[in-house]
Formats: sequence, structure tokens, C-alpha cells
Amino acid sequence: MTLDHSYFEQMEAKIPHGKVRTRFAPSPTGYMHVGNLRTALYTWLIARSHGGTFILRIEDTDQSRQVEGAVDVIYRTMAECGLTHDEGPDVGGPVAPYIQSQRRDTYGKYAQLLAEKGTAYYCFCEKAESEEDSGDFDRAADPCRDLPLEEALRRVEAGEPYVIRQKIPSEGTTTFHDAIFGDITVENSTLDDQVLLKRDGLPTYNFANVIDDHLMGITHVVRGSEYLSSAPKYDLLYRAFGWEIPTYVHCSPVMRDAQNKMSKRHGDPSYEDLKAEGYLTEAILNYVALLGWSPKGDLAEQEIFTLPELVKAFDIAGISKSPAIFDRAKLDHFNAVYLRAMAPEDFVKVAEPYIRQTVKGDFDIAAIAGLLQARCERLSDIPEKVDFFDACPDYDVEFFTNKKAKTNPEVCKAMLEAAIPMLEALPAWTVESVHDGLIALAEKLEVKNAKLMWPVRIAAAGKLVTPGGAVEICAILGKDETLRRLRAGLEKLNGCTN
RNA sequence: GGCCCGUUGGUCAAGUGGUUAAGACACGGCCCUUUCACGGCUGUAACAUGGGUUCGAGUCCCGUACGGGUCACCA
Repeated sequence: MTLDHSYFEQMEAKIPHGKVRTRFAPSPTGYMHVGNLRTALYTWLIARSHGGTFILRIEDTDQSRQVEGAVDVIYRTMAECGLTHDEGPDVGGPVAPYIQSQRRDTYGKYAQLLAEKGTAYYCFCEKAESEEDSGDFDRAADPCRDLPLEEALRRVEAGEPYVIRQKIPSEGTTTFHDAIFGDITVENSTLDDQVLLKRDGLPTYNFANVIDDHLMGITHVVRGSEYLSSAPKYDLLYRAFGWEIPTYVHCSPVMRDAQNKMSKRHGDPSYEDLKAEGYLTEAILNYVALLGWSPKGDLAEQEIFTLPELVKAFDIAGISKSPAIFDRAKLDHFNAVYLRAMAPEDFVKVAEPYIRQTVKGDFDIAAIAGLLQARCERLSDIPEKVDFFDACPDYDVEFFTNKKAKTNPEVCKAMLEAAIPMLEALPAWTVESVHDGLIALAEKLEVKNAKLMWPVRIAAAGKLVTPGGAVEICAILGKDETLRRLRAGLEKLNGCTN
């Protein structure tokens, strides 16, 4: 039970110094929600913007909450987003291992060291007891707090179950500094003697964090503001060990509404959910980056940022103190911007699977995608928009009535009667020829373009709203199909105007 | 309940003692137009509240309200 102090020297010797080092440290719950993603992004950005090192560490000290395949979700999401890590379970590194369950011995030794220093103590009490009932935490009530170390060690060796608790000073205050919230001071009497090492020998989250962050040379600790209230206890731990305190960066949560954080329980979307809903990775990242952070100076008005641009612009000082509500409408907007900015051939590639959900026929997919590119916010909007290509829906004859185009069934009947023979006689069937033919016909009939185009489009698509004009739709449908639909439309009109 | 944190338009937000209080999304209107969309122009709309400090406060201090976090051998 005696401690070998050379162990600590060895561990210290491995710690890298001199560069910014940050870590994203998720617990593997199988779900990367938007808040997690944002934390990962900010953490990564801090490292990259300083030319530092980004580390992935898996925090699995709660054996009861393991989820199958959860780590894979994390790897996949990080990789897809381009948030590459330099050290981690899968790539190794100088301070391996990077999975907490594989570092078990380390935490135990450091907990013992702390007990030796007098800043922690062995506690043999039963779990929890009446602490909650009484409401007030009373550390003086713990008989183990002042047990002499020798006696405690004797009981440990005798096989008595124990935990190791942090010994918080009973008086005075503790002040810590956070990069976002500034200095925060609390009374030590409001801090509890938190458990450091659990009965099962594994560390608590709070303890493992301090140990690992130190041993991994972490310079910036980024995490959710829910940890703000345990930060003073962290400081006390660092000081007890005589370690340098990292820069704390506590980020306020991403909310689903004014009262609730985004959560799996409420069905709020994970990164993967958003992808499945037709959002682009770049758009998600860009939006999430701006949820709780904004650029300073010249860039203050810029909203569209690529990942490299974010690396350049990112600054901890721009992180907001207050929570931000996740807004679908704005995400939609970002996605639309990214969709429109894509090279047409790239857009075809991402849009094709969605187009193919409802379009099985032999149509020019690239042409359809061309219409869609400026007209959709989410890729998942696509199937519904193009569902009329395979088969013309059974539409209401009232669709032919449009105030702005000054059309009604009567007028439309005349328009279609004129358009059908003209189109039939067209020698070529292209966007240009259909366009020129229809424009010329409108001129000949002495009607506004809209008056002719409206009925053609309605008859061709059978929908009020379409991803393109009459010309584009007819061109894609092909001559035979267009004429078939126009004749059917004419029949429909005959049926009601007679 | 104790302690901690937060509060600028519906939403994201700029603003670090002196501004007509930016910008974006959403919403309304107009224009363009072959529908919708895109694009262009334009409009409505905000410093939670009460006291201080100051020549002057969204910016500093105190109180109040509201919201959040935390008070686990979860993370």
C-alpha cells in the first residue's frame, strides 16, 4: 500500500509542453447532439487556430452507461466534419492510452497521493446516507474526514470498502478564472467533499478529468457551463497537486427553446439526424459555429465561413455567455446558401439520390438538379418537388385559374389548343426550341407570356408549384409525354367548360 | 431552498461610458419574372425592471423579476 513516487515522475516526464493542447472528451452515449458538436468544434478551433494539438479522449468511467457502437458514432461524426484529431484511441500518441477505462490504475495512484498530501481522505461510510434528506451538506458529520491516514490505510488493507473524497478547506473562499465568465469566487463552505475515487476503484468524472487533463498536457479545458459550479473544486485539486491550472472555457448550452437544452429525450436532432434530413455538413458546422460565437472586428458581419476560415477567425473572446436557441429557419437558410454555392456537377451528385426517390423514369437528372439547385433549402425537400415527372398528378381544374397571369379555364383551353399543334410541329425538342416556340406563339396570339405559360405548366406538371417554368419542365418531360399531358389537360378543360 | 451564472427586436447577434442601437434569419410590402424560388429595394420590431454613480449608461454598482446551472460513489 506504499506509494512509489517514481511513478509520478515518469508520468510527469511524458507530458508535452509548449504548445496549445485541447481535447474533446465525450462519454460514449451513442449520440452526438448539436451541443456536443459545437463543443467539439470550438475545442478543435482553439487548437487549430493556435497551431496546437487536438486530442480525442473517451470518458467511459461509468460502466453502467456503455452503449454499443457509440464510439464509432463519435469517430464518424468527427471525421465527416473534418475535426481531425492528432492523438486519440485510434491513432495513439505520447500520453496514451486515451480511453479512461484503460487508465484506471493511474487515477487510484493519484488519489492515494492526494490522501498522502492531506487533501483527500479515505471514507468508509455507506453510500449517500441522509445527506439529501437533511438538505444541508455537513462535512463535519463525516467521521472519516479526520481519520489518521495510518488508520485509514489499515482498514483499507483489511479489505474494507472505501471511496476517496476530496478534503475541501472548511473556511475561506476559492476563486477561479474562466476565459468567458471571468473570475468567480465561491465560499468553500458551499463546496462538498466530492468523491474522487469510487467504490469500484474507478474515478469520478471530475477527478479523471483533472488527472487526464494534466497528464495529457491540456492547456484549454472546453466544456459546458454545467461544470462551472464544479470548477472551484478543480482548482483546489490542481493546487493541491501543485499543477498549472489550464484555461477554462465554459460554454453555455444550445437550447431547444427558452427553457430546455437540446436533448435526446426531447427528440432533438443529432448531427446524423440533421444529415438525414438533408443538411450539408458544411452548413451544419457553419451554423453551429455561430450559435454562441461571433467574429470580431472586420469579420463581424461575415456569416459564411469555411472550416479554414473559421480557424483564422476564431477567438475565445467571441464566445457568448448566454445560451442560444437552435433555430431551424436559420439553419435552413445556411443550408440553402451552401446548396446554391455548390458546383452544379457536385450538386447533381448529392441531389440525385433524393431525385431518384420519386423519379424512376428516364429523365435528364442533371437538368432536374439544375432546376432544383436554387430552389431548395434541404435536400429532403426534393422528392416532393419532383414527384410529378413519372406521372402527372390528378389535379383540380381550378389550378388553371390564376389572377396574376389573368387565366381561367376558358382562356387556358384556347391557349392549349394553340400550343399543342405548335409544339407538335417543332422539329427539335430542347429548352431553346420550346422556349422560342412558346414565346413566338404568345406574340402571335397577342397575349402576355404568362397567359400562355401558365396553362402549359399546369397541364405539364399538374401542380401549382413546380421547380421550374413551363419551358424547362416540357423540355425535361420530352415531346411525347408533354403532348400527352397537354392533351389530357385540354380534355379536362373541355369536360368542365362545356 | 443554498450557491453560481445569465437577460439587446420572434431567433442568432454587434456593441466594452457619448452610435440615428449594426448585421443576419424569420415576417410584411414593392420591383423583377414564365408559377414558386432566386435576386434587388424597403418596412415592422430590442437594451427585463427599479434605484444609484456620472455632465452623460445598453455599457459601471446595488436591489428586484424572470430564466438557466449545480448541490450523485452520472458525465
